[in-house]
Amino acid sequence: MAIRLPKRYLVTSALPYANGPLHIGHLAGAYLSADVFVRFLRLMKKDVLFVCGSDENGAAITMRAQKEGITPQEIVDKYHSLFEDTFKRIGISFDIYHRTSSPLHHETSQDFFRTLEKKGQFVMKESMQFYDEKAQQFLADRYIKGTCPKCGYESAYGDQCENCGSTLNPTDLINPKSTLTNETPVLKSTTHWYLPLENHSEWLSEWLENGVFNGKKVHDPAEWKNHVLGQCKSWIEGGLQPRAMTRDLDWGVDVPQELPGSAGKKLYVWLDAPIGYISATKQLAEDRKTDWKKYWQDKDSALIHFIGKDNIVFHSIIFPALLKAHGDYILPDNVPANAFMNLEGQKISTSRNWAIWVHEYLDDLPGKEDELRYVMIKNMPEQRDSEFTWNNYQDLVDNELVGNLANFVNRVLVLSHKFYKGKVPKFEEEQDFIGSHGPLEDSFVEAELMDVFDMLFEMREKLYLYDFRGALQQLMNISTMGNQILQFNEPWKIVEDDPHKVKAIMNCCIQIVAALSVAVRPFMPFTSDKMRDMLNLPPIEEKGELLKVLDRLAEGEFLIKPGHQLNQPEHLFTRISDEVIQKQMDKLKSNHLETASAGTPDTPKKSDNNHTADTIQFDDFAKVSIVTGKITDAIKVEKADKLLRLTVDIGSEKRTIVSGIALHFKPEDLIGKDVMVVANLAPRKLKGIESNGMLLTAEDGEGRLGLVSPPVGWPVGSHVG
RNA sequence: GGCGAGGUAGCUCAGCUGGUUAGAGCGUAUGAUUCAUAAUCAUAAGGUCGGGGGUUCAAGCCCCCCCCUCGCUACCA
Repeated sequence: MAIRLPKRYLVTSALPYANGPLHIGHLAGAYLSADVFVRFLRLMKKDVLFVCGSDENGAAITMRAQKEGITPQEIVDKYHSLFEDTFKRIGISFDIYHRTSSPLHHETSQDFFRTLEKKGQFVMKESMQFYDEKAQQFLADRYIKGTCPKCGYESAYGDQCENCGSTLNPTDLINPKSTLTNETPVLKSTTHWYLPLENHSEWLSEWLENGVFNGKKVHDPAEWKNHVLGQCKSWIEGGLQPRAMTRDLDWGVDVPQELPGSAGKKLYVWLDAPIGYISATKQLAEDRKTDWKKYWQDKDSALIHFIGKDNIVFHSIIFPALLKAHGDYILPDNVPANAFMNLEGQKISTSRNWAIWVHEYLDDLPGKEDELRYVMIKNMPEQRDSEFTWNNYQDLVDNELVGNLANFVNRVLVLSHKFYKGKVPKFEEEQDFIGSHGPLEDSFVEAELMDVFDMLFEMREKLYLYDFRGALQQLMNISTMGNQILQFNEPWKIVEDDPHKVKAIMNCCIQIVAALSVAVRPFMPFTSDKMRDMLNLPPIEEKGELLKVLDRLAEGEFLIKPGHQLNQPEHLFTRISDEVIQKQMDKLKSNHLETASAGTPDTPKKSDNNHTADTIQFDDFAKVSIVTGKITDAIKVEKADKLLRLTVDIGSEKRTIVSGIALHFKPEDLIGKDVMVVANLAPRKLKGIESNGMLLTAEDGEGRLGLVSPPVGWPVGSHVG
């Protein structure tokens, strides 16, 4: 595949939300991939900026602050410094790590908003939102709690039920309450700025599918990942909707105050957050006295967003639409979204505390940054969800890092010290030995180094195409090749009889180690430093060193000159003991259990006040007519997963009842079953079928459903009281 | 139910616009080796490419139907 090489790059990683620590899923999704890519570009002497920052606005932060009894600012300060520190420790090499609470960011996003407003890119729309009269403010989705209409969980949020995971609208909640005052909120009309996305769908699909924007080819869709394009197409074909770009919030970036109607309104997080990339770049340019605009507004720049798959549409549809609406900006060249990384067979979950927290890993396993990086990259969810297990971590470290890479480096250095007191040997050019292709034909140092060149070139190609796993494999192949040369020639056996040959072999291997010290850099920067130190070479500064290595190899020049003095070797990696693995697995499980038993909504308990409702009077109960009945027919409702159409004999008549129990019962098993029916429930149409009544069921703590039945043999039509 | 992404060796995954005996890493078995952190190297075993139809001289790759997994989405008074 032809690789396009833009003049300069602006690389972004998704802004982490300042509401909880970073786990390995974050790393695998958006940070390590970007870091590998950026370090690689620097090694190729590319002009590249790598920006990121904390996303510090939104209702979830205010709520957390309230819960912990501190200010939102304290919350974001806490996580911002934790993020910054964690990223630094694991070696994510941002050029700047900024934050969206900064004044510069507020200005930048307000300017952006003003421009769109001036250009008439918004439409104003009125809608009904919940309003807390006591607190005198509109309530963000998260500020409303109520009973989930789907599972009955009583503390569901207005946007999502944490018990059953369903996505909700605040108006779906039964018995909604404001979390500010515990009052019942009222619906009140409010006006917001909307981006009419539907007007953008035409050019968006042209741009996404063909890479053509304003009649010009701006990117190659073949380089985009399948699942990214797929999700975008699905969205566009489903019809884009106007999207509110402002919210009624109290923690965030103000809508420019000079605009009428702006009081109390904040910018929508998905407007504000991607602009965080811009403000971070501005800050960086200010610090370095350079020009931020050439990275954002020059056609020769490539904008690349590394994100997780949950952010795809925001970065490939909404943000591009905003950039286009503004008019001065370039569009992303690629959005290499990763899928999710599972952990020991389960989804990583912050609320269920099923996660490996990066800062805790760094505390528990100090000095093993590159081990984690290696395993994460090796299992990176590039095309589909992947899996992290501690046993796999142990295997990979022991077999690949210790066995292959560290071992090769170690044996080369040990032998060099044994044979030559650590001085790189001089050799005769025409001296042959067995090359890595096997003993069938003679090889020479130059030929072997050409092979190294080829492998590095291949690695380079894979990195340009975001194939990080493939590139890592290629790197390890070089180490394997080194081991082969040693194994085939057995220099330790022939050093007495054939010193000339051994000099050629050892020189070759030392050159390979030198090449590795550079090539390993994007993936394992700490290891690169260690290797450079052992080789007694200056550390890699990521200023075109890989390009230089490629040039030298192509020209047949040495990476380390004969006569150079090497330092004493140390082990690059050590094996991971079973105890360490066991300890981590225990920790994972006990954290999870603690969280579960601490009463988080993950596991609703049977005996708690979970199922208590407000007290009612007898008269209220008397209004309900419950009768016994028998199911005479049960058919699955077409085009509905959960609905069954039941015919129930209640003595006086046969009723049609539509019930959402298809996931729990097979229709044929239900026929003939005795049940209890609410007979006087108002009729309701479901999927076009009128349902007259409701079946009584009981649900246990694991979500299983059972029919409530009268005593065996009881006649149908009996009144239940 | 709709849409999207997947289902390829025990495990984790590659397989470009269809083209010779389907690949890699790890694991397993056997052998070689001992410079090296019991590391390394070689060889081998192991696949009905989810299932069934079809198009084609030729299909893992294209078309149709079905099954399974993941994500989004609709219905659960």
